[in-house]
Amino acid sequence: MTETTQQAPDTTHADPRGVVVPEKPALEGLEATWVERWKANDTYAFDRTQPRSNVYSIDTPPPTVSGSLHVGHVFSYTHTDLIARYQRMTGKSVFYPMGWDDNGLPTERRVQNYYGVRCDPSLPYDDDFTPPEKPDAKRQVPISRPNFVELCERLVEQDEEIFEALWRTLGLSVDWKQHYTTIGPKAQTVSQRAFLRNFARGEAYLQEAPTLWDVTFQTAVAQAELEARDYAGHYHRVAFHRPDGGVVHIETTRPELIPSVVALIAHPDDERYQPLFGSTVTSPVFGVEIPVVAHPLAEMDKGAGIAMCCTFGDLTDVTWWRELQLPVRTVIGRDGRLTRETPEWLSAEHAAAGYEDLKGKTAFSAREAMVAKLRESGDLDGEPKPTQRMTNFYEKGDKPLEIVATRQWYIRNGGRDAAVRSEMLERGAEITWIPAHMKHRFDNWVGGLNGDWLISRQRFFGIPFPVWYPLDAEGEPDYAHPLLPREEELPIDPSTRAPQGYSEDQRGKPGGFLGDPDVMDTWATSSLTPQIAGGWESDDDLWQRVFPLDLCTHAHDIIRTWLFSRVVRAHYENHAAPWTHALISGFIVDPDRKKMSKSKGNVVVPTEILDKYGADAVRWRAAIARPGLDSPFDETQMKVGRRLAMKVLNASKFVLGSVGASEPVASAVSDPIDCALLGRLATVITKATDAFDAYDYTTALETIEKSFWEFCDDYLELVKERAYAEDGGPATESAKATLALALHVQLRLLAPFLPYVTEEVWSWWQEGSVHRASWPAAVELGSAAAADGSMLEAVAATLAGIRGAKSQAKVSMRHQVARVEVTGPEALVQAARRAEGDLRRAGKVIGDFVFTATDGAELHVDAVLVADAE
RNA sequence: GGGCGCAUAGCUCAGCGGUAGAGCUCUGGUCUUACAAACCAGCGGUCAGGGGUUCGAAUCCCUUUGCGCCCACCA
Repeated sequence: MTETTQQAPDTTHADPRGVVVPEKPALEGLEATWVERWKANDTYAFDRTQPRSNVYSIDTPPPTVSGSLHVGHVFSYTHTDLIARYQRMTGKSVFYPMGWDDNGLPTERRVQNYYGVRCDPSLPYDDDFTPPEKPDAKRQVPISRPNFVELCERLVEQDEEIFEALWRTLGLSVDWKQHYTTIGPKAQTVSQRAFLRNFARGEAYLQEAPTLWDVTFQTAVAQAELEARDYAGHYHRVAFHRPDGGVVHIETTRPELIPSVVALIAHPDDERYQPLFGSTVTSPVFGVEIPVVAHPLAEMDKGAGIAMCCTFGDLTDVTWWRELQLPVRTVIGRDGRLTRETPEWLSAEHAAAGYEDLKGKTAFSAREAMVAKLRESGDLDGEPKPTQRMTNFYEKGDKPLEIVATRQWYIRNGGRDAAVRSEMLERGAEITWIPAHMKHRFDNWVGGLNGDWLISRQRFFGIPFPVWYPLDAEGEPDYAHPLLPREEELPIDPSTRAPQGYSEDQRGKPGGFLGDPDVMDTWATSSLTPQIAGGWESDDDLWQRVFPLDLCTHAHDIIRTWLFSRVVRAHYENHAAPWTHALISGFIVDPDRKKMSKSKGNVVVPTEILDKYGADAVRWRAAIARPGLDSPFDETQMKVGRRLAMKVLNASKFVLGSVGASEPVASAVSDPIDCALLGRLATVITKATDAFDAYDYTTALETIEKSFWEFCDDYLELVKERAYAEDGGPATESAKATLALALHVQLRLLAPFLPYVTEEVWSWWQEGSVHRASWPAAVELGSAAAADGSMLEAVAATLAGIRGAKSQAKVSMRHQVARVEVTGPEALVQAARRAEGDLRRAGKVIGDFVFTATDGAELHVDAVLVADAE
């Protein structure tokens, strides 16, 4: 991609008719050349004067710019582009924006590592802060939130340039003027506006409740961000003491939570524990009195059959706590450590002493300390038994999630409401899923929701909630009556702006106000990409022309996040599904069919394969991956795509050397085989068009490609002499017209897949961009479009027979043939006969060419070579 | 445990009711003046196993096995 192949005078021949064909066409440099020209000519500009009916609008996932793109992304974005280019050629004005997801935790993490800093919101802004020259991961410099946000913005800008360059090289026909970012002012306004409306309608609410909590990032996380992973632990069999001196054994993997036990729970039908229901036991080490109660969620055959309910060890604990109205005894804090102060229920002397050694310890160390204590008190029965179980992790975290009661913002998504849930399912059913079975993923996820969508995060680089809380006379916030801005004021940051009716000096004072300290999760913004890109509530003219969008494309892993969340937002805001079609890509897996991941070291870097094989080859490879199917990465396939691209250059050069700049004229086509070629091309056009209309780009490519190779291998060989004949008369004119027509059509058919070579060749003899040319129609081929293309098969079979004889005799294809006899069904033999002239020239047949109809089912070709005729 | 998908030539995949296909690999050959990073030709499969429906099944139904993905699973 470094050298360009501009048509230097010494390596090209300029046809007097205006055709400029390089002597030695090459793939290298095409990307650089055409990226620049497409940019300069605004080739992919969206025409916003077109009515909705003539617009094709696309929602693409804004990639996380602080992350890295892998080959799977490249393939999926290519799938979108194939459709975009096809639609553009059918005459649609294509709305194809690109966004960057630069908001949120991934950027914060990258900034921390890149600059060696961390955000400390308690620090004041330092206006001449410069980041350390050599970042030290172990000693990150604490900086203020505004300083931190500045660094985020700086780094994100660099990352976005790299991403844009990659997408341009890949040949995505994005209109870059429609670009947005998820942290930009447009996204802020849309996010805050939608949130305020959700709140006004009761769809968003603030609630204090047990929340899944990541102790590393110290933020709440949503159900959609969970990842269950194997996690090793030990079962500890622990004794609780009955008043009569007996013991009840429970089994737990988390003995460090014994200080937070609020009940022992067994199944109501469990005869072993029925006598205990209603009684109390005391906890080991601490001697806290604990009720024994019944609940149907307890499983008789799990562990000891009786469980300790802590606040909170898992989601079942939360259910028990809620349904049995148990008290909250929190010992794990937001930092994942046990509280440094002795909880009041452990204030008794004995209990407090027991807790002393656990104070401030991480869950892990507290567990060790607790086990030692249990051993000492004799309450540990036997040795801990190793076990392997699944535990929820934040997908970006590496410590198991804790459950902590916190105040968070939620949006109703059906997780707690059957009516809302069925509304969401109905929206999902309005969408055409490609492939259809991907709808199950959506239905499955919606059906399995266990709570509303938690959108607040206790982080820094994100869109703030446009909310303040009034402080009462004691300085306590009144969360039930938040103060809200007017929509015209958006975007606002409540940490720097005072609410209406207050002044900045009342911030944090009794009788004053408090800004909501949280930011929205990035999904709370990216769930609004149709609204952000489409000009919702800011550019109504645009919005009317693009919404609902026609297409969204992404891989199946984000159906539960991005896809579902956009359905939720569009349902509330626009009472519609956000798009009519969801085209779901599969994954690109490694050759062992394992998911590519950085930790496995099996990631293929997109820029490397683009450099090595060229964008057209990479796109070709992407296009043979059908929607929804995982596809193993295999470099040899990249070579096949490259070969096709090269073939387009060479075959085109050859064709144009014969036909020059003459415009294709269908009426000059007279020879039967020329008609047959065009007849076949007409069926290829129809088939490819039908396939594209059904979003089946792979079948479109297969059809077009097969026909193109046959065009090169058979048709070109057959007609080259006739086409190049100096005084061939109508036969030559027919061949030339056919070549020109076929090339003109095939370049356009291939253009969505191979935008670079097709554009390059187009530029040799046509005005404008092939990508703005019209998608081919059979009618362009004139009366020949109706011709029966099957004649070509008989002719090709005859040629193959002649070639086979030479191949078997191990002689050159130029070797002369003394006699050919073609036998078989009447129709096939006659078809071959009609191309006798071309077959003679292509096969170097100098003697008799005999055609005999027989009863045989297949065409049979007997060729006698000159040398062995004796 | 629930759901979804997949199983066809060594590999990657089409075909989805009418006598097994493509590309790659492999083998052999050819400098053929568009292309030797090319071209030509060839080898290669009882369509995972077992039942059933049908005149006929890779294709429809049932079932078994194996693989993959999503969800649930922290006592």
